[in-house]
Amino acid sequence: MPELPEVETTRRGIEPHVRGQVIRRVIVRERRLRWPVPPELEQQLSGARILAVTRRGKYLIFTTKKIEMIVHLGMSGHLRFLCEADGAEKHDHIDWVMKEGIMRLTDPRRFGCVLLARQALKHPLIAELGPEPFSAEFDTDYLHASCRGRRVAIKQHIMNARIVVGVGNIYANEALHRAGIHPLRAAGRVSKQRLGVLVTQIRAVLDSAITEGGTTLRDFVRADGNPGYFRVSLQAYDREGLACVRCGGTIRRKVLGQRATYYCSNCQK
DNA sequence: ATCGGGACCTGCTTGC
DNA sequence: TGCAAGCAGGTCCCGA
Repeated sequence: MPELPEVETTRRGIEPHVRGQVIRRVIVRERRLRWPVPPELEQQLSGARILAVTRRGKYLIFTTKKIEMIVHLGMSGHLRFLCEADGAEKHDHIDWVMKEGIMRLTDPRRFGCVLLARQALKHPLIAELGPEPFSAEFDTDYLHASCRGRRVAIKQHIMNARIVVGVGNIYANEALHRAGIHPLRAAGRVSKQRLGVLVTQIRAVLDSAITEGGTTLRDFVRADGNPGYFRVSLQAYDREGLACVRCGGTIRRKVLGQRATYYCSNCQK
């Protein structure tokens, strides 16, 4: 499932199909997502025109005149736009039926969510998020200040959405590897200069992943339903026991905060 | 205030 | 071959 590049790839795939379109009706087959799908979803969105599809962190926001819809894809969710109706399969939970086709949410694990809000950016899940990684606000000074005195591992720090949004497990591993920073190092014990490198590498790895259409792991499917063929070259993630491409050392795997953590014990300090 | 761990789910891979 | 355990891209919430 989606990290930020996959969510952005989804947004870009969906948006040209749905922007300006009127939702004729909404079909909810399964309301038990991470939070229950609001009972008023169908009524609130039927007849509404989608004015914009934007993204904040890993949340997609669909704006209509009266209300906004928030969609998070969780671990296993994806959104597709189908030009023709076909039979819904087991985990196809929601359809938004429009004149030119159907937008469909599929999510086997049901960790995703679909919510409504007057103003999505003021919704409690979104209002407290940290800056976007590509924003001017997320710079060396900001990251340095946020790390000050913190004993939490730097990897967990950059995966904390209150610090910066959009850095999931894969890209946290990759950015730290590229920056030569050990993932278990205390956030407060990384020099400002190296945090500057980390800012650069977080942006670089996310940017190249977006350019390449999202990382394809097991089941990422782009908005057009095709698998993302453009697997970004991962240098640390899922490479336990293999040689480090930077120094020839061996990539190790450890569990940190219940997440698989890959690093080179030789060149990541 | 910060943290670690559990919780929410299904499906695929691995190992006995 | 069959079955159970282990693992997966997220993140909220609770208790220490």
